[in-house]
Amino acid sequence: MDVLTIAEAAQTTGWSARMLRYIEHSGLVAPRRSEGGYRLYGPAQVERLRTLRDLVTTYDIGLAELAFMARLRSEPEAAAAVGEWFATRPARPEEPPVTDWLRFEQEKHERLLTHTEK
Amino acid sequence: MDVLTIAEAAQTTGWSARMLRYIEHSGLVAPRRSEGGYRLYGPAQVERLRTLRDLVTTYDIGLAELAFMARLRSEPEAAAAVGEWFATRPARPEEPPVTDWLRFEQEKHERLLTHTEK
DNA sequence: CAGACCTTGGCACGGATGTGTCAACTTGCA
DNA sequence: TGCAAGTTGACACATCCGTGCCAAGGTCTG
Repeated sequence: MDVLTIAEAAQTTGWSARMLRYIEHSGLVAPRRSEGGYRLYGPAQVERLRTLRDLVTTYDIGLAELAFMARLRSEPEAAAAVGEWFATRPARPEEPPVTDWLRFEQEKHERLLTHTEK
Repeated sequence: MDVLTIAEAAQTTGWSARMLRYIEHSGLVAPRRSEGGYRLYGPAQVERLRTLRDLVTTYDIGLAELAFMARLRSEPEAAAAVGEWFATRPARPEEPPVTDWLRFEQEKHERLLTHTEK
């Protein structure tokens, strides 16, 4: 029974069934379907829905923004263009040399890596 | 005379003055100000506005989405969380190998982030 | 100093987001 | 076979996004 129906998935993830459908609609988490068309959420999707909830609530990020990120992931060209735009800083003379574009959490990783082992 | 007033900047960038204010409001391109409070757009800002226009029109990206990207750039923690979410794949077997798009995250590192503390 | 231009603030408006709810119908299971 | 539970589709609504436009009042410059 690790295949949940929409109501069950809603229950354990904190979303409403309505939102689960909406989330699927926006392409963020899509469940499998039964023969008859019922949505079947597996453990992976459930986990994904939970983390999505955390992400959205703790950082106050909209589903639309995440959908946009997803889009960038599937459109490298657009992603590159965006990255370029941000990398090209306002041309302030004495600014540090454009730290290789969108690697946001880099510093964090470096810090982590200095004392963590995989 | 490479310091333009808002109407002039609007003229050469293709935006309307109204939108220039809006763009500033959303934190994407902010001009200097004169003593009296007039917006003064330098060549850098103008260029930025032009490329912004290209970006927005050719890829049909909203200013809000770009503002979101900007936010991620200034909030590494949120960026890391988002990156992690996307890096953690839906565990669907038949998905294409996520073309290492923007190197938002590296699969090797995400595991670390999952359970490490600052 | 006058008139052109700018500033902020607000009203308006169509379209998108995020959510709920109801209706009409189809599936799944005891 | 019946009824609980799922499905899609649509209506509703508050709030944002992207824009335009207008008003009341400062700023700039010939």
